[in-house]
Amino acid sequence: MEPLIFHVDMDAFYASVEQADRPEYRGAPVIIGASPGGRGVVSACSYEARRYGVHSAMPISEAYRRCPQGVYLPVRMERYQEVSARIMERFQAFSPDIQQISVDEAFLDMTGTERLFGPPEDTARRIKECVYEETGLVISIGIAANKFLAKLASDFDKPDGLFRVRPGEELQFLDRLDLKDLWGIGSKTLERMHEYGISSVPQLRSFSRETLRGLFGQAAGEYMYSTVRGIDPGILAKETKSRSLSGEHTFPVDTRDREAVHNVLLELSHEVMFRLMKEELSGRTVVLKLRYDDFTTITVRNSLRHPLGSAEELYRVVRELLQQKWERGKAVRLVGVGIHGVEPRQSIRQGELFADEEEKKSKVEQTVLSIKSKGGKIQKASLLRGARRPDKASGEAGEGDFGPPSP
DNA sequence: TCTGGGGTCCTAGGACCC
DNA sequence: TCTGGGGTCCTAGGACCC
Repeated sequence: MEPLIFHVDMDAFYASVEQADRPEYRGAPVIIGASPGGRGVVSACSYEARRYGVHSAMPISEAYRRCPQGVYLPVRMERYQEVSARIMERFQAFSPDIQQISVDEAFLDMTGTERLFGPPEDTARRIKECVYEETGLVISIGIAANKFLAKLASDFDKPDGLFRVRPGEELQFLDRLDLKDLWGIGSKTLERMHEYGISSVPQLRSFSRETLRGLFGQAAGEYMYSTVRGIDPGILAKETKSRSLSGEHTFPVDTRDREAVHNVLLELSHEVMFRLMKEELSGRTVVLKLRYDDFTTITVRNSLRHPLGSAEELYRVVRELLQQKWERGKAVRLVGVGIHGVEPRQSIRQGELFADEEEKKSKVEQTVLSIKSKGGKIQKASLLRGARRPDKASGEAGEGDFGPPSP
């Protein structure tokens, strides 16, 4: 049986949810992301905002310059997840095999549904109507024989798109795309391709597998060789299990204050460890990330003999790593704490898990976690004591929209 | 223009072992 | 003096995606 895959992609998802929730924002250039006075970027924006040249990942300051009359809103991830879950539930009426790949995207394996539902295009139209009725949101659907092509197809006709790559028309379709449209080819690779004089899909296709591997590396070369021939490289096929967890913080003003860095690291250590415990995971590789004022970014890591037992332990290791890298007088822009090599807790034999001390701390923290998740407020005494967080003084973004940026 | 935060996967070199 | 090959683990950095 011919495989039949739908890729469903919500258009300008965050902005559309805000516009659906707040009718007064409909038709307005809505820009979701950091506060316009701050150092963040645009997470998402409405099509109205795109007309001003605003796009996601753009520094928020630049967005404000281009579109000062825009409606600037903070990210409400929980709300988007809620809406997303409702949409995903609706998909279940159409396919038993749904693979959600992000908050606003999913693959539906529709293989063998034609006898039940009729032509794929009609089914796609019904899915679009169904989502619109449920949420008032507009989506795009791409149809093809594999995931890679279906994803490109949904992008091809956005917004409110419906596009099918018919069997036999794969290469024709690919040849209409720009190299930058191919999933997995980013700005750096594009730059290198131009250096080699490659500027179109057919040109890229003319290179042998060996040449591509030589030019771009084994994996990337192989990937390009496949995709450009309409063969799914399989990158989206496997369900990925979580392998790392991290948290990071950008200071509103670069800091040389080691105490301030320690305080953020303490907070991040707890945050990351809580998430790890909540998902009943553990890991043994601790990574500290530092970004300096000139944007150079370094990481240092330490793989422990045992899986991490507590946030205290994590913080201790992170501090040791900072000790290794700390340079007096060098201003720090961002710090991050990560845990890699993450595995389910049950797969770790309890007996050899922790030294007694760590086990005790772990239990205390588990208790704190359970209170926290019931809505209680507990803070580490050390956090309250050493409350030297100059950056937090200006206040975190709360509910509602941001005011105008301070001059 | 002045660049978030959360991830995944790949590469390359070194250490160590058989 | 010239010097293997494979495997695994670790580290640091980089590209890319949403």
